Amino acid sequence: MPAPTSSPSEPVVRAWARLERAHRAAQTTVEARLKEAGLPPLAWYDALLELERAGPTGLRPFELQREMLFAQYNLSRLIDRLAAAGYVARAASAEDGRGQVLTITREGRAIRKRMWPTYAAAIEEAVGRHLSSAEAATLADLLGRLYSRPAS
Amino acid sequence: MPAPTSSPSEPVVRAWARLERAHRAAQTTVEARLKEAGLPPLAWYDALLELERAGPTGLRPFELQREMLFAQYNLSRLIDRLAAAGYVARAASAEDGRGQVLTITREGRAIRKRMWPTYAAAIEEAVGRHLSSAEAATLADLLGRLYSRPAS
DNA sequence: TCCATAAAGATGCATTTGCATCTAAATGGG
DNA sequence: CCCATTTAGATGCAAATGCATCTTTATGGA
Repeated sequence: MPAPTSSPSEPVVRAWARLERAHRAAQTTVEARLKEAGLPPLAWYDALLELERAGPTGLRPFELQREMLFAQYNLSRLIDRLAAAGYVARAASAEDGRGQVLTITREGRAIRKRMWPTYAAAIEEAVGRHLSSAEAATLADLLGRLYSRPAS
Repeated sequence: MPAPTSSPSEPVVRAWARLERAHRAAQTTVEARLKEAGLPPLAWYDALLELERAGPTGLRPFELQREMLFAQYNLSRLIDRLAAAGYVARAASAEDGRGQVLTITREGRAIRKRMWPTYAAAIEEAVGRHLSSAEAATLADLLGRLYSRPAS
């Protein structure tokens, strides 16, 4: 009988270790390029993009939270900052007296658009440069598996 | 002639977006499991593992920094905490008057070992469960490309 | 040898994150 | 209808991170 194999296989442990390192490296590059260009941080872009995609209906904070996998209290404060900057508008929800609806403002759309060239170049530098398109597609596929529900 | 294609290909952008999400999801799981078990955070494990691998020679802070891809000031303070907890010993470097040599203590080895079962289970939950060994190996390979020097 | 420059670490201060908890509104039995 | 429970979101306080800068020692010419 086989020895009680340690739960994660060796390739799994390696994948996790490299996920940490690769993410840190890429994130550092992207944040640095944005800052060099005098632009807001990455999280702002991500939030604004989700809100822009959501269209005029907007999103509830808890929906945005799920999209971004952000902690509730962190999202709450991220929205504070975005609203203070005038990039996001908060309105009371019509159907839920506890809640709000977030929409992106014209300025929000503008800044997101203005961030893109720098952000795009940083993505290319941090990721694209190292992989073919096919490899990137494979990587995206495998990473997507990590946060969608397990086959269960 | 082709339109001036935006620098990162669509699969590259997707890969980056998923790298963010997948990492956040996995990291959240791992940190939560460690905390539930009353164990130190992930970064402590990583640092202790590197120091343990380095053996009795130890590591210079800047070497550890490169291994972990940690910012200098963050590493400096991580070491403070590890030293305060008695898990790492700092000694003046013999060859470099500016520097130190870090070694893991007996207690450091013990806590790292004690963290492993919980950490391993969390890795399995966050990563292993979603992928076959072959897929994990492919993922590890692709991620590794992101932080080793580009083909140049 | 001297000096300008670079490298190793540390640190004060501002911002962000994490944690626990709180308020207010919704929901679902009984 | 009432009350216990859940859900949406905010917030005070502690810890960690980011930034700029500082000190000290090494290094490499002229």
